[in-house]
Amino acid sequence: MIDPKLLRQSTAEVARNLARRGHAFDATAYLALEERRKSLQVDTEHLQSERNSRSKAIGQAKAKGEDVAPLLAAVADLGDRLASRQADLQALQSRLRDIELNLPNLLSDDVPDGRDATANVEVRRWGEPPAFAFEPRDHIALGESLGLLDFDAASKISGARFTVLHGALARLQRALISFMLDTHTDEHGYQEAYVPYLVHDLALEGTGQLPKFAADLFRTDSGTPFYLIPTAEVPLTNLARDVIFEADQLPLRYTAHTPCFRSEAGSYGQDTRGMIRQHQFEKVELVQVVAADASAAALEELTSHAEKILQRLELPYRVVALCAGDIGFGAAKTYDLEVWLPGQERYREISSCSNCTDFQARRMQARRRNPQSGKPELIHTLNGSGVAAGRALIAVLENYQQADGDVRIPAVLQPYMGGAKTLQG
RNA sequence: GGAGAGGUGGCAGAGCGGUUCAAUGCACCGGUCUUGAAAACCGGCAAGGGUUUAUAGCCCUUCGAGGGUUCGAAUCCCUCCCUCUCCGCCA
Repeated sequence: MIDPKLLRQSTAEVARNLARRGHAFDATAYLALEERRKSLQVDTEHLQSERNSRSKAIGQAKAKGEDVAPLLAAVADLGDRLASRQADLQALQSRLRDIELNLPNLLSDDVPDGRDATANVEVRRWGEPPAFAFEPRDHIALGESLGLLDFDAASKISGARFTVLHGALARLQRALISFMLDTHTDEHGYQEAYVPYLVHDLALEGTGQLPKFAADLFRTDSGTPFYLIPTAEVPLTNLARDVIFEADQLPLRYTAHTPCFRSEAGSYGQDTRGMIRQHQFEKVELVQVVAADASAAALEELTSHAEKILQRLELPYRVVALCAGDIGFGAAKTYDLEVWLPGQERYREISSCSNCTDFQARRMQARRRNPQSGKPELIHTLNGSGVAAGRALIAVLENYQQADGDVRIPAVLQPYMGGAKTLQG
């Protein structure tokens, strides 16, 4: 959520920032509502104050044994007047909040202009796409010919956009996850967490998936509905909900492996083949909770932590700064990591690292105590995949394939694979 | 799933319709005293929102959540949530 004070005081500026994303914000309509809210709220609180003081006087008069009938008469219509004002105010406030909850975060000044992914800016590359002496195959052909990847079985059980992994390939995914978690906890200072995969709507509102993106989520139809997490960012970031941290408790760094569930509504026809875009996939997530003035540096650092995984796996990748039109709802600035996929002969997203500034913190009242003023102030939250395990699995298959159809196992994963050097072992 | 108990400020804990615009204690912060510390004493000590140049004042809201009764609700009524104990079931 954007600071409502900023929204009403610097409306034009905010609108200009949002316009960079292609988001049209009707500043005039908003300000009109806001003006009514102001007078209505001042009015309502006035009446509340009057009711309080009159009720108090009645109490005091009663204690002295005086006749309170005239006092009661004087206050007779106050309740009704107050109730109607309060109802109007509440309706207006919920309209304003609805608008505010549907506004994306303000973009950081250094986000490049552009309407879509084609305008994203490559920041750097690492590694060289491997040169094959044969025609490289994609992960589908590789996995199926090895007998380790089974889309038919998955569709029998659950339909499209699911995968069954067998044997060494299932283990390879587990190896990737363990390797990532170990690296982040042992070397990057993250604390591993195990978190719920089913969450309340409040948690999703806190990170920004709700109310706007309900269609992307799976919801249970149990009594009080749960949502399946679309990313571990949701439970991890919500660890800071309603907390006032002491300055020395920050930064907080959490990592977790979880499955992620996405309805992929609206992506029909995209990546329907293979395991690029699934309803269920595994991911290792990184989340940081930091003081406001530390978030810009933290984004660079968090991104480097995700990069480190690809470097250790010796997978060629590039870092891309997302442009204004391609950046996510809650992010002020985002770097995507794109890994080279020989089967597609292109770089594909494998990690997305974002600085959400105070956007999520405001929604979930995540604060720290300012050591100078002693006052609570909003913290900043960051998240990034470190990295998506399913896509890392694809990248390993395609980049490590050999002429005979076998797949070598990256050196850092071999200890997790019982020492095996190839997928066939 | 069954039965019971309970949810009050950082913690403990009182209050059960107006004298509590939440007592008291602990913790914490400042001060006095002291060579220093402790003790003792004095003072301070929630969050959100509104108004405002203001993190100054003033006002509103918040005693698990939501609704209701009332001039007035932490206190009465209804619904829900959560925690704990015992029983049952279960990885």
